[in-house]
Amino acid sequence: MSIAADLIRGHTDAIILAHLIGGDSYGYKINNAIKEATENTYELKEATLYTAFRRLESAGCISSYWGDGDGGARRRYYSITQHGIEIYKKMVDEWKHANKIINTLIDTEAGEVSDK
Amino acid sequence: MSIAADLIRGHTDAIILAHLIGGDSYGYKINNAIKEATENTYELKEATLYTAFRRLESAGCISSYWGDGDGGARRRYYSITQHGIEIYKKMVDEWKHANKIINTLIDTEAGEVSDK
DNA sequence: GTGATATACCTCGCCTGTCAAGGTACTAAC
DNA sequence: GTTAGTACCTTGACAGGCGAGGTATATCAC
Repeated sequence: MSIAADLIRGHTDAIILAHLIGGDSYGYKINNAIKEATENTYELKEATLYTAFRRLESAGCISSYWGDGDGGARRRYYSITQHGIEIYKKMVDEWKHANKIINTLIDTEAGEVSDK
Repeated sequence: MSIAADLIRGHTDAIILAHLIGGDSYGYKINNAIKEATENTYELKEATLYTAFRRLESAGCISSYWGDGDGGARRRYYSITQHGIEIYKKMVDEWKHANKIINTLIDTEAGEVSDK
């Protein structure tokens, strides 16, 4: 089943940056990589993806250049910038923190229910 | 530091339901409990909280009744319904799934960076 | 040649959750 | 009588996600 959009909301940027740290890539490919990595349980919608590229580029986290698609449409490649790498690291830290908080507020309390 | 809102976004309902499983409670108290549980690193904003109550009530996940606050303003108490409990369980499962996906897409890939 | 399919990009406009800002009302203490 | 704490609520704006729609190129089948 697909994952509720709001659960991933706010992580889109980090997911994209994570991919770009592994090397330059382009939208279509990143999207497919995500689908594969999650065994088709999650995919970024195109509109979401391209919106995120705009956002990240105007924030100076990534830069882009046109490449030619071999045997297909032209591709716009994206590179992560130094600034993007720093932002990415912060995002990972924030995610770890948020993760802990949510687990505290959801799982732990669910566990405490049993004695009630 | 406070946690970016969007990272928690979509979990508000689950957090509230988790609290109510432990027994009836009211907005102000739930909010304080969250602050304490997270050692002041996270708090639901009032507007967010009350919006969530409306949402959950109209979805049949909770029901409410007025109680009198001893030594303060009147309180509106909330109870989780049977339906709410089921929804809550689903939310926890979804959270576990989302958690795994995000870790796959963020952390794992970050680990792969080192050889690049 | 034309139609289908795959690759690849993009934009518009709506929806939904968050939240700053503002408000109400009661009680206790000074 | 005014300050502080408890407790609730609404409005309006904002931002991210995404459905729906569109563009362009290349390949293969008919």
